[in-house]
This record gives sequence, C-alpha cells and structure tokens, in this order.
Amino acid sequence: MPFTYEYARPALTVDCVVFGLDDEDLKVLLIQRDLEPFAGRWALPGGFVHVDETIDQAARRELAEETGLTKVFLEQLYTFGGVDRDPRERIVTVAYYALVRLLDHKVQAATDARNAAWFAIDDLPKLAFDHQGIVDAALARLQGKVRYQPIGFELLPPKFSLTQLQRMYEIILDRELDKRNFRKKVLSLEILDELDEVEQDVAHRAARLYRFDERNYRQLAREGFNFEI
Amino acid sequence: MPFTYEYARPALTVDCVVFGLDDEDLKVLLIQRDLEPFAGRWALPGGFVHVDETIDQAARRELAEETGLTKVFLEQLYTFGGVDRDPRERIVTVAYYALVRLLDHKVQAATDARNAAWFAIDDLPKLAFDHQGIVDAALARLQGKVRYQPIGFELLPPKFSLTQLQRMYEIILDRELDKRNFRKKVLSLEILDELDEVEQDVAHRAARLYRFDERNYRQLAREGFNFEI
DNA sequence: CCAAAAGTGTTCTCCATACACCCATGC
DNA sequence: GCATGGGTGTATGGAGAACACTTTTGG
Repeated sequence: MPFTYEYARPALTVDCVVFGLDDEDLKVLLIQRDLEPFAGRWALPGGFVHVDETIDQAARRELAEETGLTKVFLEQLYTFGGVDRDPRERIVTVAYYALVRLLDHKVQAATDARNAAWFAIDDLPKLAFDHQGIVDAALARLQGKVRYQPIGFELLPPKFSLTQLQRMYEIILDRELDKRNFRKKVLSLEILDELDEVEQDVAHRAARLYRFDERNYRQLAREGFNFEI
Repeated sequence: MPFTYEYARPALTVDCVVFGLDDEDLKVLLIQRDLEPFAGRWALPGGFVHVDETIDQAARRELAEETGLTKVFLEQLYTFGGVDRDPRERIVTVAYYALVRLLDHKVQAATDARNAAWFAIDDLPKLAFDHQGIVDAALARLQGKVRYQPIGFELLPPKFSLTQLQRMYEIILDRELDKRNFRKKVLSLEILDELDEVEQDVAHRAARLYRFDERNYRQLAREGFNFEI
C-alpha cells in the first residue's frame, strides 16, 4: 500500500563501519553490491530505516541481515546529509561504527549469501557512494575515543595478554608504545583481572592472560578516563 | 504535486540547541509552539529537512527563519530516532548545537514574530517532545568539548577581559577556577592578542582587553589542545 | 644453547595545583 | 580612604616519557 506525502522527503538509511582486529591490521567489513548504482563495488553494510524501529534497531537489524553479526558494540557516529550522496534520490544516512572480535566472525562473513569480506583499513578498495568519507570519520572517532574510554577492549578475545592489548593500541593509533610504560599505565587503571592462565602453544615464554574486571571496567567506561598512552 | 512511496518513511527534521552566555548563566534559546501537538509549550527551534538542501543548510535555514540568527557557530550533535518521539508520526531529528554572543541577539529574539526567549539552562520550562533530552546531550557535549577545543570563544564578544573568559569557563563547567592558574594556562596557549585597550565604565581598575589571535586560534582548533582547567 | 618474547625500575622533566598579597581606579 | 576587582610568583606533587637488561620457555 503506497503512501502519499505533500512534499518530497529525504529517505533515511543507516550504514555501519564494522571494525575488526587481527595480528597485523585494523580491518573493516565490507559488502559487495549486487545492484545498481555501484553494482560490484564494495560498500558499508546498511539499509533503509523502517517506520516502526528506532535507528539503533535499524543498524542492528541491517548488520544481522547482511553480515550475521549480533550483540556487537555499536555506537552512533555522525549523520551524513549531502544532497548528492546517492545518484538515485535524496538519501540521508545515519552512520554507526561497531567493534567486533574478528576471529569470532572471520568465517561467517565469508560464507554469507552476499559477498562480504574484511579489508585492512589502509588498503580499502574504491568504495560506493561517500562511504570512504564515512570510514575516515569512523577511524578518527575510534582513535580519539580510545584515549579516554576503554572501548577498544571490544576488539579482543575475552582472555588476552598485555602484549595483545598493547598491539591493539599500536594498531589503532598507528604508532609504537613503550612496553614498560604501557603496562604500568594499564595496570594502574585496575580494570584487568590477572588470571592463573597463560598463552598456549607459543614457541617462547608464555604470557600471562588477563580478563576485564567487568565492574571497574563499566564504571570507568561511564566516567571516562585519561589514557594518554 | 504529492509524492508516492512504496513503504512508509520516517520524516526528517533538524533541531538546534542555541547556547548564549550572560554574566550569570548559560542560556538556551527556545521558541513557543503555536500549533498542536504541545501548543503553548516551549521547544527547540527546528523543522523539516527539504529534499534540495543538506542537513547543515536545513539547520541554518530553520535557525534564521525562527530566530533571525545567521553566521553562528553550528555543529552537529546527535541524531535522535526514537519511535514515539512525535505523537503524530514517525520523525527522526538531527540535532545541532550553536554558540552565539547573547548580547548581540537578545533583542532580536524577543521581538521576533514568533515568541522566542532565552532561558537559563538549569531553569528551563517543561519542553515539548524529547527536547529536554536533546538539551542535556548538548550540554554534555559542550562541557566535554570545551576542554580540548577552543570553541567556547564563540560565546564572547570580540574583545574581552581574562576575567570574562574565566567566568565563561566557570559557567559552562559549573565549578570555580583558580585565577592565577587560569591566566597562566590560557596565556601559554598563545591564542590571545593583548590589546592596548581596557574596559570602560567600571567602578574599579579597568581590565585589559584581549582578542583571539585568528591564525593560532584556527590552528589550535584543528589540532585540538589540552585545556585541563 | 639459541631464539623469541615476557617481564621488570629508576630518573628526569613538565605541568597541574595550591595558595595570598599589592595595585589601580572610581566614588 | 575605601571598596572593588585586576594583576602577579613560587613551591610541591604526580604523571608521562625515556631507557636496557634478565628471565622463561620451546625447539
């Protein structure tokens, strides 16, 4: 049943920049478009906002439909409202960014009905629409936010070593950090539980594993903190 | 000429939280609604986004139409997409916040055709829709941003004393600051031009006036800075 | 025993903080 | 001369930054 309006309205979509992390790179999950415009080009997962769902719900629904991801860390980024973003019609998009544990989701994305794949953030293919600009904004937000909110932890497995944690920060911030100062700082925050476990199957001394102290972690996530690493 | 769509679409509006500053308070500019729903209630200036304008342009247009304000500092805040925000139909709104020199605009708002007025931020009337939540978000953003970006300067007249500047930070952050430390810090940033002028018509020693050093100011606004006052 | 990464302390510098008095001006 | 705000310096403590060697383990 078609709807009629007095004036033309912009259409409203959501788009998600999904970040993942492996040993070497910060990666972004992209979907290959099968329809015009930009058929064959890679693009951010996303789609139209329905009238009976919030925009947050729309972002989660599209993420689940197009990539199979659920229960991820998801936060609104910025709303892009340029007049010529889409060649078909006027479309305003609310961009979100998500952080996921890449290893948990590597296979799933690749075997999805639609063509989905992870790309290193500094080696992306040419993207559809203005999606490169959205990715740039999301990266800037992530780099800024990681300094005063412990959100980056969403990118790691539940148990991790301090070296892994440091590596994550180095990859996101794109610079090297001093090992001793990093450990001193992160341990002083008291958001890590030291476990009685170590890495397995490594060809050198095994590193101790840590887990987030959920209580202090949530507390600190609310208050913000000064993580000037 | 009415337009027809296959599926119902959310409508899209913009709303603006306009901050101003006087000697005592941080204030917000509100418009009294003359139509239902919420007729008679105070609300944020705003309105529908047209298909042929960007959302930034829509925000500036609505601000000009409803309050007469032009050329103000304006920045996107957040997009509010709750399903029941508006009792008539589904409306998603992109919220902006603006900073203006209150003294320049005091009269204009009051004499506008529609009923507009400034209210102290901690003494607002009951607002229409979810606008109180939008104001809360805007205040939180302003308080956070003022610490690492010199945006607050948009609230002051072109020439101002260090005491005025300190007063502005105290009002925004809602706490007292040490005079000597404040001056030391702000002068060390080298974004102020010391003028050969002083306040006029005060019943005590007249304070020296300063102006922003546009070059360094723009530079620092881009880079961000650490204003941990 | 060798390769590889884990783990560990100290020094220095800088910046935020705390704090109190004299000065200039108008009335 | 007094009331009002303008303007100034110093001492202390804490945190970030720089920096190198020993330990553990597997192969």
